[in-house]
Order: sequence, then C-alpha cells, then structure tokens
Amino acid sequence: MSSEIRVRFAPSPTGALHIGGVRTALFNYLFAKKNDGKFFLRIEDTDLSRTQEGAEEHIKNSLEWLGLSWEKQVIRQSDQRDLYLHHAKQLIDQKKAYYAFDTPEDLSRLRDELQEQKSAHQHYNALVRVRMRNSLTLPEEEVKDLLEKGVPRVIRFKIDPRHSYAFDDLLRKKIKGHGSALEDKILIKSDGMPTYHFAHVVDDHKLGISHVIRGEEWLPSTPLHGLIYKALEWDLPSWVHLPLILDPHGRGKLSKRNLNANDELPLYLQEWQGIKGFKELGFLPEAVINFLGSLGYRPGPSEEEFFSLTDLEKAFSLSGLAKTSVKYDFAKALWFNEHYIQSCSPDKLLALLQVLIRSRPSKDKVLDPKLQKLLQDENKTRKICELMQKRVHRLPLILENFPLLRTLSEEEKTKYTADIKSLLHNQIPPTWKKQEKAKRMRELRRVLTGQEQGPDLKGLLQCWGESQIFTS
RNA sequence: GGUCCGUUCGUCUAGGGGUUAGGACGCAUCCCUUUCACGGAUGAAACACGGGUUCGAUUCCCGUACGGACUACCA
Repeated sequence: MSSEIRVRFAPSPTGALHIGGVRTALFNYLFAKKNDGKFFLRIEDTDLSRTQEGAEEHIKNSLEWLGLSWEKQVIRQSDQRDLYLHHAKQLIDQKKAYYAFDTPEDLSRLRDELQEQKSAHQHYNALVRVRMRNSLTLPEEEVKDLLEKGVPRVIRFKIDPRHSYAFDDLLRKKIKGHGSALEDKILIKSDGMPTYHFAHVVDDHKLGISHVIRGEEWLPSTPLHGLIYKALEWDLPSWVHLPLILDPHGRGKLSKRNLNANDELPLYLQEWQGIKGFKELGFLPEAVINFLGSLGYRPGPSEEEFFSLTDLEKAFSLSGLAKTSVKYDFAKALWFNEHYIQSCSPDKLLALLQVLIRSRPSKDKVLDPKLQKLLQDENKTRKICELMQKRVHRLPLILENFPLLRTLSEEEKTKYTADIKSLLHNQIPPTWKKQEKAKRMRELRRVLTGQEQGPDLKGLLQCWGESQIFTS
C-alpha cells in the first residue's frame, strides 16, 4: 500500500460538538493538509439510544464554520452493522473471540463479588470467564441451541493474560500493557451493534487510516485496540494521543457538568439547545483557530503568537504538540478575538456587524430606538464600527456598549447647544478656556450619555447627528 | 482499589548538562489621551520534592508527592 497520510475525525452524534473535539478535528485536519493527505469524517453512531437528532448537522456546521473541510465520503457506522458482524464472526471461528450469554444481573453480581474480594483487576477476564455462561464453558450443543433460539448474547474478545504488549505513541514513549490488566471487551453488543473499540478498528482499517489522532482518554484502551488489529492480521496505524483540555481550574476533563453555572464559558462552536457557542457570542473563526491551535501546540521556538489556518496548514508538525493537558483559559480566547476584530478592515467589520444585526435572536434585548435608527444608515453603522472597533473583544459588544443618547431637557439644550454645534464642526468651542477642556468634555459626555467614559465624544456627536441630538 | 499518562511563572508555553530560565495572556504601575479603551514602557511572578549520574543538573535516571485519564452491552 501507499504511504499516504490518511486521518479521520470520528465524533459520536450524541450531542453538540464541544471544543475538545474541535481541537482534535483541527489537529487531524492540519496533519493531513501539511502532508498532502486526506481528512475523513466518520459518524460513530453505534449507540442508537444516545444518538441525538440534529447532532450530525451540528458537527458538520461547526467544522464548516471554522473552515475545516473533509473528504466527501462520510461514513456512518450504523449503516454497516453487517461488516462488523462479519469480522467478529471471523474472530470467533479463529477462537480469538467467543459468545457470552451472561445477563445484566449476572454481570452486576460478578462486579459486586470482585469488589468484595478486592481483586486486583475487576474485569471479565481469563480468571472470570471460566465460570461464566459463554461459548468457552458451555457444551457445544447448548451454545448452538442458544444461538438458534436467539437468546441475547454478546461477542467478547479473548485476551491472553500471559503476554505483555507494547505499542508506540508518536507523542510519548511506548504504551505498555499487560494482558492480565485487560478485559475481554465486548466487540458486538446484544443489539447486534459493535462497540466503539471494535467498530473504529474495522473502519480505520477499511479507510486505510495511517494515523489515529485522538484524545488521551483512549490511551488506556490502545493496547486492546492494537490486539484487535493483530487478531484480524491487519497493519497497525500510528497513534497520537492528544492531551486533554481541562476545566479552567484543572479539576477534570472540560465538560458541562465540570463548569460552574456562573462560569458562562462557551463549550461549543455554535448554538446547541439554546446554549450559545463561540459564533453567537461574537467570535471570529480565525480567533477560535488561533486559540485552539495554541492550546498544547507551538509551531516552533518563534515568539509569534498569531497564526492563521493557512499558516498552520503549511507549518504543522506533530513535534509541536505538548504532552501535558491544558486548562481552558477563556481570557486568552477573548484576547485573540479582540486582536482579530481590531485587524478587520472597515468593510469586513461592517459586513460582520450587519450579519449580526440580521441574525439577532428576537429574545435578545431590544435595541434602543435611537441606535436602531442609526443602524438603518450604512454610513452611520460604519461610523459606529469605527468608534467601537478598538473597544470590544466580542462582536455584539459593538452594539451593547455603544453609548446611548439621553433626551436633553430644554434647559440643557439651551445651555449646551453652542458647544455641541462647535464639536459637530470638529472645533473646540471658542468659549472654552484651554485648561478646562477636559472638564467640559467630561461634563458634556455626562449630559449626553449619562456615562463617565466611552468613545471619542466628537466622533459620537457626529455619528448621532444634530437632528437626533436636539429633536428628541 | 487497579492500569496508564503527565508535572517550567496563576494560565498557555520556549529552552535545555553551565542561561540574568525567554515570550504571550492575565495582574500592577507609568506614559499617551476629553474619559475609558487602544497603543507604548516598566514591574511582580516558574523549573513539585528527595535521591542518584556528573566538575556541574531545571535539563539525564530512579523513587515520592501531586494532578489527570481509564476501569459500561457510552463513546
């Protein structure tokens, strides 16, 4: 076979794609791009009960938003259950796997028992299988009978406890495992669907995957996966286990339940079941790429902090990957986004803001009528962008933080008209003494906006325009 | 409990047998400015611990501690 680089991202459609998964997808994609390889998407929907409506679309939309493209051929595991069954039966014929008829109650009793005995390894293994109901212990006739009657059964992989095994991980040293610490894992569940362990091996082989780049949570089961490859007499892929993204305090894997309710950190790229993602919060895809690409990755000893997807595609190397898990630092994500908002051209920023205004969910706060009026004028909108560009780290803040115009009392109008008119003509009012400019400006800002601080006051006045200021 | 992985400022990291251990985020102070922000400057802040190996270890080896992952007919 060829030495072509072929990688895949294989999420389960059990919910929204979260940023840990996105990062895994990103590194797979980059590795493929850098090496002129192929990047596949595979939907791992072997657990029918957990598959969620819309999740597959959500995953695809998220990747698309970031600009990650995948091979047209998308594999869905639920479409090919016969394939897995075929290979599992092949293993049974070769005595490398066996049928097991234990009921859930049997297994639960077993677990309790092993726990009580404080057994070193609390597994369905070589020590245990000899006293359970399976095709290794039951008479051949009875097994045949049970199978014919359609009694629920699973297919388990037979682990030889006497051997120890070692496999390579490109990021680490050898991954070592002892047969005695491994379990006779289930390959095919009683509903006929394969487990992850079996399905992904079959599919990765079929797709000719050269490198399995996935999260570190799979490291402990990699010896099992290697053993399955060997049992099937297939070539092993190279493994790369990416360190995990931990919650901000490093207390555990980043997940919804690990976050405090008041953390308000986005976990998704795009909205899912009412929870806003990076996109809805006003992040640019460039910022998210840069942020995720800097979590556990450095392009080299360069001190450059900013890189685009294209930069990464050109330069990506596995040697830049860190071995240590990283904490989710949202402040850094905001900083990247601020940078990319600041570097937008006026046209681009205007376009982004217009998309935002159009897609604004109705349940969000209603905009101030005066602001709304400004937004109907493209030149005014452009001015708003100009005034706010250097002041926000998320797009919607351009609107949310834009100072509102107070309604002036008649008395105030009389008092400030001359000053306002001067400033509208870009001139400091002639009646102001030089040393009181700051004081006057502050006073005027307070009168007009009710705030002590904000964007350039002259700019604000010109944006609002004379008629709005006085006719309200 | 068992198995596996990891440990450089609070966070992301660079580095690597001899360095003033470098950068970035965040934080603080100052400058700029009509204010805030932006920008600029400066500052505080790290090699988990103990043993080896070595002339010398933060860097290599071994332990310990700590952290994380896994331990489902979930992925």
